[in-house]
Amino acid sequence: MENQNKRVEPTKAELEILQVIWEKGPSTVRTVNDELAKVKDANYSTTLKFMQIMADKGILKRDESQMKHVYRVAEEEDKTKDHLLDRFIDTVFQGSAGKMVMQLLGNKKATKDDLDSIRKMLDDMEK
Amino acid sequence: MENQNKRVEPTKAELEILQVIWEKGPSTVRTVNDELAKVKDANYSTTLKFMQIMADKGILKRDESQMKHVYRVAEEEDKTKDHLLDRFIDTVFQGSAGKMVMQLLGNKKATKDDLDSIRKMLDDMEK
DNA sequence: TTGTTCGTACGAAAGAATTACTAGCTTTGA
DNA sequence: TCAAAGCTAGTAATTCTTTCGTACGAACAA
Repeated sequence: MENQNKRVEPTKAELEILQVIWEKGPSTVRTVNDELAKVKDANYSTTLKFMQIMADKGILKRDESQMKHVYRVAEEEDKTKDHLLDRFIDTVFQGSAGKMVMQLLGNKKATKDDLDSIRKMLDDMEK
Repeated sequence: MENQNKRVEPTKAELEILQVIWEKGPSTVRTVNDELAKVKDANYSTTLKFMQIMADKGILKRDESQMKHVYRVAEEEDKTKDHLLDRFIDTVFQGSAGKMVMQLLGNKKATKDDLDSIRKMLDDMEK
């Protein structure tokens, strides 16, 4: 049953699944579960349940034409990440992206490569 | 009763409270609740409960010498934010701070001021 | 064809997080 | 001094999240 009248907000566990689908593209439960199993203790039934819930929430859409249902994201990866980033910046950095980056740069969290690409990105934007 | 043997990981509601204490410094429940009330529907009893839980978790410490207990953070603001940032980057951007900033810059989320201060920060770091 | 494997659906329960009521003690002001 | 107001603690209901067992149909191989 569709239940698309509430917030999107994927939970922690749902995010793990999204990660896989973002990387692999539309996938079956089996694929996602195998992938998760590489990283943590994953139970097929649990993964299935989550994906069903996510489909119900509208986070995922699924193709049921085959026996092995194929799930894909309902919203573009970038858009979802924007949302998440937004929320995060709101909750932790009072809505200031600048503050967040400060924090990031201020504490050796970013690698040299990160810094370089950030600078390049900034340069590109100036044009 | 202290219960400092688990994860820290403040929840969403706890984070709202942390925000207030970060900004105002050590505070009573009353202060925090009043502050929250400016932004959302806040119930004193609920706020109290959360702060008690946070003290129990070890996220906050409290001075009980007065009737109006004063709560303060148990860990430096920066350190906590580093943690949160870390987790967030892990969950959403596969651990790459660079990717996150890309996303940020790529989507008009950052203001002109943000960009300027980021660049300045980068410049400072080069030295 | 028939048993094994693989897939979905359903259901339930354990765990967290959120919310709020109430009791009972302390402070304060009339 | 006594009632009103403020504060903490304890309890509990509720909702959200996570986890997994079981049933049952479909595919497949011997």
